Amino acid sequence: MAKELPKVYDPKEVEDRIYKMWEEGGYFHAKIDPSKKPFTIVMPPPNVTGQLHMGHAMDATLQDILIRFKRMQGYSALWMPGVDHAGIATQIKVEEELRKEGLTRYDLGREKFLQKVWEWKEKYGNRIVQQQKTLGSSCDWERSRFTMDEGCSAAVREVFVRLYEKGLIYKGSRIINWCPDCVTALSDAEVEYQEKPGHLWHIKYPVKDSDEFVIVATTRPETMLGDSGVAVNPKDERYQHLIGKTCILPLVNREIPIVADEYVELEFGTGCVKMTPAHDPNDFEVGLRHNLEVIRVLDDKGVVNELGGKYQGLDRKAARKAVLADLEALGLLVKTEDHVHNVGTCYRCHNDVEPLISAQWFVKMKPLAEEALRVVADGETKFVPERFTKIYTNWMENVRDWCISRQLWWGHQIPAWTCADCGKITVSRQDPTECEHCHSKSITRDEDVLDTWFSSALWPFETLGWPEKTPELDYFYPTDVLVTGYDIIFFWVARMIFSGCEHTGKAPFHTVLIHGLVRDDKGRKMSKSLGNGIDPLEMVDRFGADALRMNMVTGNSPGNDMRFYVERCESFRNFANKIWNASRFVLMNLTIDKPGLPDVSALETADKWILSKLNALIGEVTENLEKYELGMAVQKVYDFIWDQYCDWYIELTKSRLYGEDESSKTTAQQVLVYVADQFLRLLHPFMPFITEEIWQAIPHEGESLIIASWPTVNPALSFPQEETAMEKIMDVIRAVRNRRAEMNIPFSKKSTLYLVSNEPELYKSGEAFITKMAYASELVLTDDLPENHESMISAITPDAKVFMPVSQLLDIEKELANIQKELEKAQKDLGFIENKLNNPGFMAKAPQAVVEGEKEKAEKLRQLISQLEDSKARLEKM
RNA sequence: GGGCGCUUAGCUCAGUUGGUAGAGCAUCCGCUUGACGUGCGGAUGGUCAGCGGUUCGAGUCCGUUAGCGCCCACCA
Repeated sequence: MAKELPKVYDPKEVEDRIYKMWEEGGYFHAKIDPSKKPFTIVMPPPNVTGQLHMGHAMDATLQDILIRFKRMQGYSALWMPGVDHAGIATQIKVEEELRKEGLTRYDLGREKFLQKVWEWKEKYGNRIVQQQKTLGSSCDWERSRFTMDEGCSAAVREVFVRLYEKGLIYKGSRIINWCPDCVTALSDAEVEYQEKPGHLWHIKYPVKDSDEFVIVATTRPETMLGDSGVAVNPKDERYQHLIGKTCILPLVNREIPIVADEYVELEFGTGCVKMTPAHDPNDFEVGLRHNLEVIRVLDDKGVVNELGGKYQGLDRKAARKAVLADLEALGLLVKTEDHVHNVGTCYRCHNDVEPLISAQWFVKMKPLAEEALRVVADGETKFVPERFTKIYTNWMENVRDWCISRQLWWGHQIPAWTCADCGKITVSRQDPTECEHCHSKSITRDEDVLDTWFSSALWPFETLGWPEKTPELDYFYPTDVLVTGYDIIFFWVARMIFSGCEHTGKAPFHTVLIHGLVRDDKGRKMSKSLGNGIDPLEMVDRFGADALRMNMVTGNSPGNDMRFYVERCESFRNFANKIWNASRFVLMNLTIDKPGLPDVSALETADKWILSKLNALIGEVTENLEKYELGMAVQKVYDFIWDQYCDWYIELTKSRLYGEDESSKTTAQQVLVYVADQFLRLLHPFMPFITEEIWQAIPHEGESLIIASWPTVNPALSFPQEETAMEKIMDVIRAVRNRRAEMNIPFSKKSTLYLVSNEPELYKSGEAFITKMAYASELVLTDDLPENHESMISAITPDAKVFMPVSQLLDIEKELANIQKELEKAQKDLGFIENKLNNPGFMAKAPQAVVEGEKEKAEKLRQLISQLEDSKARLEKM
């Protein structure tokens, strides 16, 4: 049944076909099956408008590996996919589209605008799903969800109402982070701080009824329009006499009090701080303590409002210039210092965030944080790598109330109605028709929508049907592993944990697997503005999805950033091609059509060796995967396939496959197929496409590799003795090859090999291999040195000496130098070990096995040295 | 100010219970070896950032210093 496969593996030809086959087979769909254990991963939902980038590729690869592994292990493995409505991002995108037509969202009005966004969502929402499929992601697409679908919306509403009723959601006027460009409030997590060079301006405020001044220092002079006080430290001797007096706010001519507050640092600046309670969180706190007026002078777009007097209408930058110019003209600007400070910027648009007072909705975090901290402290939820536990804990312990309202249109509108008559708020699961307090009909719904992360926080259970008690929720929840980058631990992971605890009474997953960021080859973050992003789809196109996946999971350690090298994709493409050709070889020489091993008695040394190696591999890879050491797991499979199976086992079978012994031939074929079948299974989670394609081509049982069972260690196929024997034979082959390579002897020059050892029967069993792979014209096994061995080239292993009579090709000086080098190395090594053995401490305290091992090593080295010395002496005579 | 990570071969990085260091790429030598030149066989290359400690023994554990990077807090 020899099959003809092309010489080069072509992923393009294979991947779409295989993916379709999986989809049509329904293998991605996880059924509720009481006879199986569930294993669940919820996918971090990408933005509806998003394009697949390397971060997604990383996420998807890790999750797919775990899901495929568990599916093969017999779990009902659910990978729950979906997309996120991504409030700001999506709204901005649609607004940009509108702008091309010269329109704003206000021109359309809320209803029409939302209609537009939904159209946009229908148009582009599926794009990223298609892109994910090219990576081979085995998601249960039938269950795919959208954060604004009916179910999720119901869950969001339920959660909002519950938290409100428990007093954990409230509306209040607080200093929040406001982005004047996105025109919305942001949560603390959405602010990114950047060190920026700025200035510290020193401004004179005249003290009322006095010739004195106080000098305040500020980095944001325009906010002085909203100043309602000046604060000094109560212990500051310089200003004791001014406490309780008032000063005249320049430009505005408002009388503002001078108050004493511990908040002010004595050493920084002048020791006097202008107080702008409406535009600074600290000033707001101080203001509360001293009853300072709250005067908000910037509007939602960052433009000075009517309280800013003559500066009204200027945006914040222009206002700063104007204020400084006027102060200068009045001689009130006494000093301008360079000053580097941290400026909060919007994570979306990267413009400076303006802290300002605003009425917003908040989630009271302290009570929710308690359980979220406990489940992690008690190990019910573990972070991998472990170090992220501390980051999470630290954040959760210091968490402040979460500002959840956004002044957007695209999102879950807050289910709160304010009464025009009594002014009270009605929050309800059903849209109310009247105020629940005074029954007035004049109620209006809050315009704001919820932070996108408010719905994402419910993702692990809302996607399974919560708040309904669905069978899915019962079976698949809590989920198992959550995979994501460290950059969204606060945004998402933390919020899912407290939400899961609060609403379902259970932590939403037992493991959080954190990965790092994918950077470019210079270590820079991939970004649109830098134009240094590498498109995963292009990599799939050029090298195949399997190669890209391998790149994602190797070459870095968990939780650390990785640099993306295109060359690495290339090397994994080569690996794919290597496996392809190995299987091509197997298929070309195949006369059997059923899988299965022969009786153990039929197995030869080489067979037992590879089977034994395979057994060890299965154990290690499984263990690595259970511990989320994906990179290590796949490295071992890679090495096994390339170094053991291809470089050795295939070569070892050739003489049998081309030989006359039919039984040996069949055995070799059976083992070749068996081992291939097993390593294809081990590799499948990592390189799903090529493994499936090959598996379908070789004799196999079952309909698809994706649902084939995961290999398990089989003690009956462990052969330590044959493993050792084979290694000894391989040592001889390597030694001869090394020696020949050192002397540049071409393969075509064959020679008689005299092999001297005290286990001639062992080497006899490997005669065919040694002859072929060590380029022998003839192999002579002896237990005594051959005649004229002095004139031969020697290759030495710990257990054997090989002599080759090719003196005519020998460069004696080069050979002597080689031997001298080896001798020195051996002597150095021996010295090291002898030191150990002469060390009474070592002899007394090291475990017996280690001591024995060292003694053996020393003995081997002594033998090697004496052999080398012999060779040296011989050569010197020549 | 607090915390974390990194520093290992020319480059990028592995190295999980402490037992004289590995991979990929690059470099050099050789090879039309009946699967594969996207290949085969070899080779070169490392005082594992510095210092101190624990230990019979440290890349691996502890302390400390330096450089780089990140996160959190934020003195206007």
